[in-house]
Amino acid sequence: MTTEEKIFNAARIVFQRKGFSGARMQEIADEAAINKAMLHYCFKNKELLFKAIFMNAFGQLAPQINDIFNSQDSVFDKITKFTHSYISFVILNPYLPQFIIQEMNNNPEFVMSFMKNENRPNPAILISQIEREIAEGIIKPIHPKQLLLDIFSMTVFPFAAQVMMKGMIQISDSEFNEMMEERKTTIAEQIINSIKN
Amino acid sequence: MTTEEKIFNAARIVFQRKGFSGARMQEIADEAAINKAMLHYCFKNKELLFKAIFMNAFGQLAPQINDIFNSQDSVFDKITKFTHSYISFVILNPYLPQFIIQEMNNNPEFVMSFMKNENRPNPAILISQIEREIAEGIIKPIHPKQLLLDIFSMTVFPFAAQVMMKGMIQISDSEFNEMMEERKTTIAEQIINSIKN
DNA sequence: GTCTATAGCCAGATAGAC
DNA sequence: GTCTATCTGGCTATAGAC
Repeated sequence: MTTEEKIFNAARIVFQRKGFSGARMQEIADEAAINKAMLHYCFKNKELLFKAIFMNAFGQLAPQINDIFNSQDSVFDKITKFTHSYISFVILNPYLPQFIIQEMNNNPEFVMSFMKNENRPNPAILISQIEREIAEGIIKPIHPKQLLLDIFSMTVFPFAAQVMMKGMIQISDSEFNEMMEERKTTIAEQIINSIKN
Repeated sequence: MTTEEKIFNAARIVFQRKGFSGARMQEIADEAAINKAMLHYCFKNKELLFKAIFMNAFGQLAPQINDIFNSQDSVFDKITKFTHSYISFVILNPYLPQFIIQEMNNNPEFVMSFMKNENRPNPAILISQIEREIAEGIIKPIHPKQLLLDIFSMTVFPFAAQVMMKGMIQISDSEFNEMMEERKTTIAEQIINSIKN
């Protein structure tokens, strides 16, 4: 593993746990078992290091989502594929959702400044498709954007709020993971059942 | 409005937008149109000011939730009441959910250190009740904790991730509020339909 | 490329006048 | 109680040896 990779991995861990303003360059250096000066040698400054981490995180998620949203599948198939592949992915990167949500809340201009359009999940095609399938009588007359909110809520929230929810419903890390495995299939069934004609 | 109240309101705005580590005492002072030294005169230091804000935020939400969870209502009624009253409340305090989730993620020990047990939402009674109603055949055989996750996901997520979701599905603040008004009733119906026998 | 040492700045906190 | 001015510590960033 190169030094740059060691720094990158360490930075991901620290940024995802503490956020941009809570992260300390020293903590990242310690995590990478490397000197603090190397961070600046490799990534110039904190903002650029953060940018690299954030874009990498977002760049892993967005294309997956767009691939599913823009495929030739039916809406029902898209819902099934989305919940399954999203949960499979974030179960391996559990801090990713909260990290992205948090930084977009805390510093929208900063984050937007380096978010490219092609890297943004774009549900426009899926929304038209939902309207079409409603017109065709396949789907009940619901608001497409509410449906999108439902899908994201059910899949993303448990990860985004996992510390709070683990505390509230009293579950361990392994129980949490089991529950998420179960959700891979149940969420889609539930949502599809509630909208199919 | 007393000076202390002015500080408190300003601090709430800044902390909820930037989080503990992103917030600056100077920014809070500016927001309160007051001198920075007054913050320390009134609240001693940043941590104590934050603690006051966080406990107030949490203290407004938790009792409401517990009242509903521990009432004599049926599970279906509790779901209806919860979604309605939660959304009504956070629509007026839209940064609250993300604030609480974020700080619990970034600094669990710090937050836990001043969270009292009585102020924590406790779904234990509701969980037993769900199990009972499943045994009685009122509710389908589902996992009670999954049901709780569903309820919280559907109600809380749109607020917690509102900056991201507003950007993604392209809606304005007022459209967002309209959608949340709609969700007050639709979420409960949807969830109840998916679990009733 | 990797380190030590340090510069420079910024934010939290305080002293002290009024 | 409210302000101005200032101290102090910590954090980002750099200079410079090896």
